[in-house]
Amino acid sequence: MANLRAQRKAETSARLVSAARQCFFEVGYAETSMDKLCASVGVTRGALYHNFGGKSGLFEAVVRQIDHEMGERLLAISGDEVSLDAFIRVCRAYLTFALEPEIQRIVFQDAPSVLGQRLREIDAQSSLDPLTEAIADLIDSQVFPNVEPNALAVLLNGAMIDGALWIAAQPNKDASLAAAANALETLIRQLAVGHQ
Amino acid sequence: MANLRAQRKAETSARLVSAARQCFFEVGYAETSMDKLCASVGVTRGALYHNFGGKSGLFEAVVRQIDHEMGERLLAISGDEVSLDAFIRVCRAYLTFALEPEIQRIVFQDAPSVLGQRLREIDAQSSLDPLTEAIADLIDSQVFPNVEPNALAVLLNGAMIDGALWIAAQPNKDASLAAAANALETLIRQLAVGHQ
DNA sequence: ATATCTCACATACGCTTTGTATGTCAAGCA
DNA sequence: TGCTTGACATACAAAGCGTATGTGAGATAT
Repeated sequence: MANLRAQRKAETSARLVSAARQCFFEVGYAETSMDKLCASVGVTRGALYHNFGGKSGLFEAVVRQIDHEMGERLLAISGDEVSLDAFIRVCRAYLTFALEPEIQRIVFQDAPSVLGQRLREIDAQSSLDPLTEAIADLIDSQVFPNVEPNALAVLLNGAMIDGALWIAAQPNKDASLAAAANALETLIRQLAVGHQ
Repeated sequence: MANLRAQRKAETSARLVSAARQCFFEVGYAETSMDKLCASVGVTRGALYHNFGGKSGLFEAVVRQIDHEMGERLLAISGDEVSLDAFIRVCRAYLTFALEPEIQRIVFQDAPSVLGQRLREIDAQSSLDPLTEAIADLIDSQVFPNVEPNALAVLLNGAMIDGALWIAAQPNKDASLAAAANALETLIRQLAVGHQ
């Protein structure tokens, strides 16, 4: 069946999300005008409210898209290996992803304010759950001491996010990245000491 | 000298900051109307723009006030002792402070979006600098391995902030706090292993 | 003491943005 | 082919922010 209507709808939705993603990144959530954004896509605000319910709904769609992409990228790197080295590889990759300006601006800077607690549910699947699972595996394998995997995952997640934001604010980003990555790796490797 | 004018100005500024702090906490930055806020204080928006330059200026003043208070509280706890136990006490206290709803909403949820990179400079003095100094002392004392103190401070700072936000979102907050505090303490104590 | 000046704040205005309520026309269905 | 539905467009109303300008009490100078 053709179902042209659903196809059209998906297209306009995708175009709105695409344009919004660019604007939210370049000028931020507050400074993005829905009127101008819709005009640039070739629709009116009626399409926006019909498809996403409002400005925050469109923003949430953008965040979900970015989170989904990051989840895929992390999944491609992690693989099935359960080892300290693999875990550190994933963390280092996550730190690198978090350095990307688009992710920083949209997901780390604006999303907490716009989406509130819902953000936690949204990016749980993409980043926090895989991290928790990897930690739980390492605890089971006696590599890590026996702590609550969820709690440790949250702590490491926050450390990497804030680390990435810090790096981005430093003048010498290469040196800062090296320092942060080194500190992070030390933090994680030390966790595994005394638990052979 | 009397200088009534300066005194009046300081009073209206303080009253604006006080009222704003309550509103920003209760309904958030975006939903706070400067018109209604100024009316509740008994002034017009003219006073706001004269004293703070705008909505974001008033918000920044509120953040500075909260940050300053938190810095004082942390300073009272830290003392001059350089030891792993003292460091853990401070971190635990920071985690507890970060659990307070007012701090979460204003400083952690809304401030990054409203103030952007400036937030980092603002709360550097209150929380990050003391943390960095404590870490540097512990590295000098061979308690911690030799990593960049700034980087490690940022990582731990982010871990504690995100940990506090996570706890606040959990149904069983007591258990979550215990789990996060335990994981954090393990993370820090393990750092000191093998560096007698 | 008085004239002048300054500054803390009020008033008034215009622009922008958001949300909603209603209209419309093509696509799907009977 | 007539009716219904849904994906938008149009029109409207309200609120908020920022700025430009006015004003009167307090500070200053002579």
